[in-house]
Amino acid sequence: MTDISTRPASPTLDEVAVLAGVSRATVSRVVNDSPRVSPEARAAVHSAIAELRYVPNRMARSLVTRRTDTIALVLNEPNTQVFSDPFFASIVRGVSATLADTDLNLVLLTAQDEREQQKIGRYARQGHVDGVILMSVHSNDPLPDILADAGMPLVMCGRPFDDRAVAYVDADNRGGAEAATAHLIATGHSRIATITGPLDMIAGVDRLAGHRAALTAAGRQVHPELEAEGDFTEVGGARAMESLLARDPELDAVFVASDPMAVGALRALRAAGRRVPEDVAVVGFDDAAVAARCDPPLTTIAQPLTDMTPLLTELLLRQIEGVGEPAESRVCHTSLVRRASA
Amino acid sequence: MTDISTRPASPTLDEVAVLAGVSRATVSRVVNDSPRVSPEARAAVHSAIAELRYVPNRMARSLVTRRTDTIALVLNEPNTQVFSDPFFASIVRGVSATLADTDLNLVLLTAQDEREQQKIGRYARQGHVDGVILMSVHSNDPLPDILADAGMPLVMCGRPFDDRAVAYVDADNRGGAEAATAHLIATGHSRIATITGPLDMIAGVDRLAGHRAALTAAGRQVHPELEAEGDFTEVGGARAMESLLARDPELDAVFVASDPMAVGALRALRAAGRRVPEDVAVVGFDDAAVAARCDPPLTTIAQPLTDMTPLLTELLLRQIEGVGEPAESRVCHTSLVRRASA
DNA sequence: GGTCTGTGCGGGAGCGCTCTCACAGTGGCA
DNA sequence: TGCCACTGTGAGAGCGCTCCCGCACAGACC
Repeated sequence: MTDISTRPASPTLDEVAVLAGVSRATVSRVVNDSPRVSPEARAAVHSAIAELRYVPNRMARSLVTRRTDTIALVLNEPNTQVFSDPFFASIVRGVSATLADTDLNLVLLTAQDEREQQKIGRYARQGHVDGVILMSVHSNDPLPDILADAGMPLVMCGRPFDDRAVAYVDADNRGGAEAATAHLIATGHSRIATITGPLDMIAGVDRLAGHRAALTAAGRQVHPELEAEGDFTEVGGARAMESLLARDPELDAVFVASDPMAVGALRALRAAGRRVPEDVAVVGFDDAAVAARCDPPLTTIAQPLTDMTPLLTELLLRQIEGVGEPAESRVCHTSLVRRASA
Repeated sequence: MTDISTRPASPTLDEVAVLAGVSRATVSRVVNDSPRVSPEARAAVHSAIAELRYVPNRMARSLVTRRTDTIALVLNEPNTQVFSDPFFASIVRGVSATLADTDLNLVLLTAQDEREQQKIGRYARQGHVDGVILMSVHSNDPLPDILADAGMPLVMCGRPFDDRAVAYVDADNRGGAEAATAHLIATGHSRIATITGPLDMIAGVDRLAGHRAALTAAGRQVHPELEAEGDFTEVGGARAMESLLARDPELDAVFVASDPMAVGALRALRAAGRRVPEDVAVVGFDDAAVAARCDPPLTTIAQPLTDMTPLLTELLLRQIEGVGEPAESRVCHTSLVRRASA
């Protein structure tokens, strides 16, 4: 079979070496910035590279170095709505910016279902990436196990469900939620509801726990009918708010476990004729950009994303470099941002 | 230097071959589903693979096959807001679903600025991917040229600015916009404004052209003061609407070049005390999920995303397989979806 | 019995790179 | 002058895989 390919065969190290009149080893040294090369040889190699438009073949290099200089950020999310959550965009942007100055590449991988998670697991195990940052993990996801079993460097954004020894970076969800509800209590509200995140996600669970802890600490009762589960989307938040209102029309405050859901809740409250904050006070969680510009501006819990994203990459790189060191984790402080809604 | 790595060395083809009592070649045949293997040998290899938990090293394979079985979807977008546009989520989800049944992997690459585009260009040229789908191209982006020059199989989502020979899939933006404004004319509106997309993007340019064409076809004048440039975001849409209202308080209709912007425009109109559609009729573009649930439900132009995403991958795969064939392109029809806003 | 086709399998080269090692050349120092 | 470091360089092995080629053997056919 003759090769009728019209795609230009890319030049190899050898061709560069021949053109520059040096050995392959020297070209390799120049490409990898080794100091032990004479200025003349370096110049000759550089001009040969330019002339041939040489680009190193990463597959060949990776085969010997066992490194791809690529890390994966996995968005593990069946719900398309959530995919456009500003929280994700911020993390992606932050990690990407952190890596911009390095020669590391970032690839995003998305999984809608378990099958796609398996596929991503295979992709990682086949050696395409040096490490993985895992976002939006649900309780039954197989991916953390697949990756951990394969010995793949891994950092989770959000702590794992069980107390496994995996590195993670998380916001203090429990503390933040506690502060939110404590604020609602301190400002004199008596019937405080909550719209939780999905309870198969640790952020959902922890924020609910914080809310309950604040109630308990203040000597209040925890009322199950004042808790509605949302899904971190605006639509889900609106739906949960309607359901809470139906169950207890007298409620006078609500802690909503994410800003997109809070926007939905605000909409539902307006539709139900409630004024915010006069009739019902609302506190969100995230301090997303939307929080400042919704009506009324949303009191919310700020997640320290500017701390979290560099940490995420730092912990991962440390694992990739210092193989065998124990995985480290970090929890970042949250803070209450007071605006008009509560 | 002794290797103190604790990461388990992954087993190789050779080890599988030894354990199964066959040659490397036979293991390779089994792994690649070649029919010329006896059932006994196949079974032996399979059990050896299972026992060793063997995963083929893709770098080694790619080195010889010149294939990575990975394609990249590049989101080329400086504006983080736009990153959470539902349109992107739909494309990503669609392409991902199309590839789910194949053994092709999909990676998402994002570029916020030109430097990151260069980095992506390098990533692609180094041989990490077999082909690229490029989204959200702005007029000065260097990436299309970098990729095309490197002979990388490429399909653009949205036609290119110049009439270069690059494959693309696009919606009929001009026709859709024309239909939108024609609808506004037909329903008796006289002062029809438009909020355009970014005019450094072809979708922005084409939709504006369609709007103007509809006005001209109806014998109307094109008024520059009734055109405001948005950025495809909700915030940008609201801002553009305010500016239009300030310039011409009497306007009675507006064609908004994307649904997120239309949501912003709706908000601005409400804030300005205008009723929709009684005072001002609004038509959007996209038929995003949000269009059906905003208040009032949005009349909009549907993009045939379910046609477009399979086409995107199909055209790319055809380029990857049939090297040297001329690049093919497609334009998909749009349709008016009538709801309450116009 | 001899030749031929077909099937299953293994040997071995080679994909493009890195990296160890050896070697020639230079200069410093006793 | 002799010895030792040190520096720049090249030869060559080898990373894990695929794939071409050739061999052994089985069965079909003259």
